[in-house]
Amino acid sequence: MASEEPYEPIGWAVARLARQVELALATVDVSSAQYRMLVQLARGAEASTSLAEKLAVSGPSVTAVVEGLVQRGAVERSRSVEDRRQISLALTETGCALLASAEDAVRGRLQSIADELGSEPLVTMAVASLGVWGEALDRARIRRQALLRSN
Amino acid sequence: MASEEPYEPIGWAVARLARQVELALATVDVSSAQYRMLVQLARGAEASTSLAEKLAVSGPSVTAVVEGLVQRGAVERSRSVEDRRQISLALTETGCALLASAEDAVRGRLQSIADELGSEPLVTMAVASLGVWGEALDRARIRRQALLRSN
DNA sequence: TATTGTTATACTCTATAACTATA
DNA sequence: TATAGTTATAGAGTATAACAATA
Repeated sequence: MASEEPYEPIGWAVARLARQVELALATVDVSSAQYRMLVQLARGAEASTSLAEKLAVSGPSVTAVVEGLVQRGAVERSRSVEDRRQISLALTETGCALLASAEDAVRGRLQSIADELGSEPLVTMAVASLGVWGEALDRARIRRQALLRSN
Repeated sequence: MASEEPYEPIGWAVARLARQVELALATVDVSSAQYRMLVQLARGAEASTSLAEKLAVSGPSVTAVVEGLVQRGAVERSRSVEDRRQISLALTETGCALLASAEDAVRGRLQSIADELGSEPLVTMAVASLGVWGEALDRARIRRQALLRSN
């Protein structure tokens, strides 16, 4: 499929796709880091440490990204009553709406790129493959987490 | 495929994959932006404006990223003789070696994530789909460029 | 005048190290 | 002591606006 290409690195498509996602998100004034945080929080409220592990970033990074979202009214902080060190982070209604518009922007951009493939089955396969990669990422994270705990 | 998932945004996998690529690249001290630049330059020397268009970033971003690579000896600048405003940017041997090690790191990480899928045909499909997306990105960029020129 | 590339400047994301509060 | 989260600080990528050199 890529036999006539001079160079076909496996990460090339990922790196460029990520840039396109970044550009799409910029149209609704959301960064990639904010987008990842919004999606994760949409799956349920969580504490900072847990988010850092799931998003594969440092604790201070979580603080910085969350702070921006809190100031926009997209995320709410609330101290846990059992363990007063923990702070639960949750999406607000504003945050849900922001995520929805971000998702629209990303979906539109990725779909229009995929549509360039012309062949409808190929387009469907390409879009579906992202779901497959998502599944692989979930499993890889779970395995990583298990390894950490066994050490 | 994702029917039991509470939320399955299309850009979610791209955003997380990009973070994994970023982490893989960090092991060889290369940033995502540097990686994109190295791959593009591996396909042939180019001028700054052309790179900015192909990588979908601003002119000053190209300058900044190239500057880091020049200081590492990975890229060489040379003024064009015909049009003395233009500066040709080319990969050095050091740059080729750096790209090769970056590519190894990314390939290893993505392969180990894909391997979590278990089923060999599924793994092969997932990896191949990245090539398909690469093709779609190429076509989308060409169309975008054509639109700009017709305006 | 238009184009090529850089400089000036500012903002965000990222990390590590050090700190506070709580357990 | 150990853990959760933040603050302090620094480095990189990104952008826009303004500039220099060349066409």
